Amino acid sequence: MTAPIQDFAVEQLRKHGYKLTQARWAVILTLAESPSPLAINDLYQQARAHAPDLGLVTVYRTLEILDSLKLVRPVHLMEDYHGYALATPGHTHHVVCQRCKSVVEIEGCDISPFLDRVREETGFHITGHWLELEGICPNCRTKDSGRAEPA
Amino acid sequence: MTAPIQDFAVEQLRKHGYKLTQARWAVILTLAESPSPLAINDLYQQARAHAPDLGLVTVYRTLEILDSLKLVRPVHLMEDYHGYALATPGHTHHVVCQRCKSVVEIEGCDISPFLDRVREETGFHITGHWLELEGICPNCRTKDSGRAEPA
DNA sequence: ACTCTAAATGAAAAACTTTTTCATTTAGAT
DNA sequence: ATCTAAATGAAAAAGTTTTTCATTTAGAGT
Ligand SMILES: [Mn+2]
Ligand SMILES: [Mn+2]
Ligand SMILES: [Zn+2]
Ligand SMILES: [Zn+2]
Repeated sequence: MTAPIQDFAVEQLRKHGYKLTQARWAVILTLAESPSPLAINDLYQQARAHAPDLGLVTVYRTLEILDSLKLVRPVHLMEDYHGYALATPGHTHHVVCQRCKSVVEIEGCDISPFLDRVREETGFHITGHWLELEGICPNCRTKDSGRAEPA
Repeated sequence: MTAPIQDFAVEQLRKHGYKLTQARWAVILTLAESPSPLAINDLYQQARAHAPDLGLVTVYRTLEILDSLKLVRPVHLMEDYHGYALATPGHTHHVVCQRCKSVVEIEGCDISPFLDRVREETGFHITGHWLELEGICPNCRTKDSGRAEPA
């Protein structure tokens, strides 16, 4: 069994000399518990369940730190949906369910044939990419059992 | 020789019953002329060269229409860079130069081996993706000849 | 070319989001 | 238990986006 993702985030936070405060724990836990990426305001609302007098500013500040440590990643989709999801460090991607917005992290990727083609056609030296996948999760697919709204 | 991209945008605009106004033309031309994706405010500033009393609201409204017609596409990169680039319709991607921010549109893509793997591992039915590439353009690569700032 | 009218515009205000400032609180080292 | 730098929340400021509305304009009809 793998350690829960929130433990890793907490460990990294400490390792970089940040204090583990109530507010930060509430934000991390909320992200870890969320099946789907959260927009800042939703994250704020939900995190207040864990830390009732949390301030919105602190959510911004915490996200900034988590982002700088690569513990969280912004998720953009074609629609206006735009949120943050906890992520393990290194190169990963996310698939988001169109219907229920649940998100799954994908480790690694191989799109080199495509990258090679781009390199040839454009002459660009490719240094990085950003890839988001959209689909229907198994749950939503089997029947109408998926939630219509992100949890 | 292929028709300039702004002509296509204008044609589509008309085809959908929108008027071709000075303001819209200024916005489209500015996007077409720009070597790099433009954030709303930059687009506004630059477009005023073509239509001096253009209002910022109109830029928002025009972008909304262009977006609904898929004539423009938002470009997100890992950095905070975030702008709009004119795009031909259909499935395309963009490579943006890290250094000078110039953008090139890529038609088509084949990342199916990766998509197959994701399908197997997650059980998601993949319906779409969003992919941005980042790199160094030939110009910036050859020497220090590239501009440091987006033009 | 002139007229007409629905569509589009820009200015201003309102609504919303993000950042800054600062007095108070807290984590965690000693 | 004490201490202190780091972190917090409230409030204000700055920035962004949307709404409203009186005026202008594109372009169809004549
Ligand atoms: Mn990848
Ligand atoms: Mn593609
Ligand atoms: Zn689902
Ligand atoms: Zn370049």
